[in-house]
Amino acid sequence: MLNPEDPLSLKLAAFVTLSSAEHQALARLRRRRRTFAAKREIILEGQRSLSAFIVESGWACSFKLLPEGERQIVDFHVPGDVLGLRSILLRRSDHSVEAVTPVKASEVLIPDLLACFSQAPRIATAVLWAAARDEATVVEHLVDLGRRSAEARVAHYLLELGARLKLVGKGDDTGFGCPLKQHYLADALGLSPVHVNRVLRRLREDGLVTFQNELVSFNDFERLKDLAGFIPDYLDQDGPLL
Amino acid sequence: MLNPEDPLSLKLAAFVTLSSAEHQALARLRRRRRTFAAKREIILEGQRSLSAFIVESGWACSFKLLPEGERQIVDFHVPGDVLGLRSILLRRSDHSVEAVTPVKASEVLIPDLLACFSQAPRIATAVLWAAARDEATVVEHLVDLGRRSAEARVAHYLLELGARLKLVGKGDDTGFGCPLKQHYLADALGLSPVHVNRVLRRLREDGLVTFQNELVSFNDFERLKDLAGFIPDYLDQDGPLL
DNA sequence: CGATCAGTTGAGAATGGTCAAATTCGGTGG
DNA sequence: CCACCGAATTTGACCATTCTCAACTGATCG
Repeated sequence: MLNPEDPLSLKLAAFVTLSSAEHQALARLRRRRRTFAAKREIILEGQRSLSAFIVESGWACSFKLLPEGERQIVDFHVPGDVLGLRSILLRRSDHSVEAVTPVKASEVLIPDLLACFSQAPRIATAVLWAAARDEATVVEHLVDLGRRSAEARVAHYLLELGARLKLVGKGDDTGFGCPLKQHYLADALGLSPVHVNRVLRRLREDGLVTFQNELVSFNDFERLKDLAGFIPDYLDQDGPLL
Repeated sequence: MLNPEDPLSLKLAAFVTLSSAEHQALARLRRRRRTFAAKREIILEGQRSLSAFIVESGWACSFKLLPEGERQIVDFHVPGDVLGLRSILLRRSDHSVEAVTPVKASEVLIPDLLACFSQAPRIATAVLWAAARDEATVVEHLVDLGRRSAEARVAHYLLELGARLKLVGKGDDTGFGCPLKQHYLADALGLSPVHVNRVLRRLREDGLVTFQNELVSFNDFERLKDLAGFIPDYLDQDGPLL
């Protein structure tokens, strides 16, 4: 039942063991496929939101723009992530989302999503659980920006991306595929692209991690975790809860 | 039915018009009163969470500690806020919460909370709405840390606190009561206490805002908003939705 | 073979941090 | 009432991290 063509089921399986009826309910949400070219907007800040999106393939990022044009990336989104949940309740999106790479996503009309949740409450719970974990990663990101030096910040962020991807089978302790350019990292970490470049060079020269050719390689996982103060409790998950 | 003794109902009233049965359901959640002295921990990071808390009076803050002892405050919590919702799903709290001033709070056992939600689904929706708004403020806070200068950061944060308190009737465009010490602001804004002090002095000398005697006074609201790039869309709420 | 975009490197400037020393202020005990 | 204590705030001097600007390299793609 589980296959990499259905990354959302794959992710939720960490939380609930889905019945075949539940698998079918999820499958019904995935009928309206859309594709977005790299750099295309998927959700616009301020937009009245009528649908959510399930990322099927590719990476996206959510961000806010400041009046003077700087941007702050709030999070990156990978296959299995659900976009636009918060704006269902707030009625309009408080941030924008754009495709980093070409993205395939399922567009889910809000009424269809709510119908799915009421027919299959365990799916609702599992999706809320995923949203809670996403929120925990945003909080950790906040700590990155507020209290970590540029080096620890970069190191911590790469470790966290790695840990998140590991959970969906797209990476391990040696590294992960990563389509991000340095300027995306800069916008996520509140640093200038130039400084990100210098920090990456230092981390590379110290034999800790390399960020090259769309590939992040952890060369000394332990020392890197140490430098970053990485304690991934907030991502831990001991297996299905329901 | 609405009275300042029940700040949660007051807040949720912005989202739903509560029936008297719903008021009673909420009242049943508020029977187990607890008090916390200033600086006492209310929730401990890593703690297996068995209950949530509704803040009845006083201010609290949620934060994370780094290995070297620095701390990053994630958010301040005022009467009407619900603490510990996320850890219901994650099973253990990913952050600590401590009382800033003496706090009175209602402890709500998770099963009681879930029972309330299933008996009164509109309350569940309204609480989720409040949680979504809290999350939006954390995101805005992330932007503060990532992309705003110290001055804009302090200005923006004070404006945001003011806007949040205005929504629950505890402030207006001229200012608000604020029990925070400068070092709390520093831990929230990722700045050193010394620098917070200097920035507050500059803002005061420029006639923009004063932060003294537990009182924040906006002396030039328009110019302050301009300096901060403050656009409070994410907090706007046009009246009851349900 | 330009053109463009990502990545690199250097030099100098700026923002914000650290350390240390007052000063103020609200209690508290005498 | 007054002296004293500790916590919070304020200020100065100096330092470090990170930014900005600018130039240059290298790859990719029509």
